[in-house]
Amino acid sequence: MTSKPKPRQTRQRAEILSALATAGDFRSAQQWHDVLRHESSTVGLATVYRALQSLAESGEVDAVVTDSGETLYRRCEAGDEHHHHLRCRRCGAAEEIDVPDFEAWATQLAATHGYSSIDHTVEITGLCGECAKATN
Amino acid sequence: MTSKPKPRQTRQRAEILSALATAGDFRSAQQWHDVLRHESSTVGLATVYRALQSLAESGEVDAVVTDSGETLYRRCEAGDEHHHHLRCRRCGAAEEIDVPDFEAWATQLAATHGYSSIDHTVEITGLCGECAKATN
DNA sequence: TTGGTATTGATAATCATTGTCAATAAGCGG
DNA sequence: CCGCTTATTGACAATGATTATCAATACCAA
Repeated sequence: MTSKPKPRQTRQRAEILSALATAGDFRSAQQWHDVLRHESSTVGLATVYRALQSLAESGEVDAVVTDSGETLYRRCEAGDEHHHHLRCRRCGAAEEIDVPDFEAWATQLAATHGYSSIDHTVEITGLCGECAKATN
Repeated sequence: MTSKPKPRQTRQRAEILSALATAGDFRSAQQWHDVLRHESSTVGLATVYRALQSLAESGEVDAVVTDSGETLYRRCEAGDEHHHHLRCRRCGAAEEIDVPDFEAWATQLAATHGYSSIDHTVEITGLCGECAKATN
């Protein structure tokens, strides 16, 4: 295996993890950086990007890419179990959802097409109750 | 309805549509622009971006956003029926697939969470036969 | 404590995409 | 067929998110 060494435990990483733990919604790296700054942290923007990126790789946080290409991060609630999201495209609220049998189905389907090493993305977006009203 | 006026029929749009019709795989706006240039077309890059964007909005072409935030376009094979893709993350090959009952399921699930105006993204990626070998 | 090495952070660099705006061309009315 | 109004075009600047640079700094194993 070519697993990465091991991240060092630094003040900034701790602060970032802490911020992630406090708010449970999806936010961009820049937004998390703002949050930290408001909490009088001095973490650099680049560091936030790097930390979120590495946390996402190791599966410690969820990452989704919006239609406009922005990457949003949020703490991962379900242990290390794979899951998906139902997200409000207006306010950003998100709920983790369960997609029964999707994994198995996807793997099998892919196999019939000769594909392997399957990965997938299932994102469901809509308007939450609040925003549906506001949009009227 | 606030439907857009109606796109004018221009030489550049025709050329772009033509290129789309020739190759059936997913390519970025820049790549399509290159294709056109090689065919001695003089279309501008911005024009390609605009055309693909508008075609995607009207559902005449498929658009997917990669993990790195790039938007890829390709001609839409299935009439105006909604569909999904199985894509090779290495060579970009893609096949349209069918996700039985997913639509209905998604809509219902969303409703139970108070969400409306549901939209969704289902992308399955893997390694196609060719690339699986090459990666060994 | 100390040295080797990750990590940090300010800033410059990338890169896809969008905005600008004068020049051009669709397509309608006559 | 002929203007005319207005969408479209294209060269280029501008944006905005993300990544690279690189010297200074902080982990942490010995």
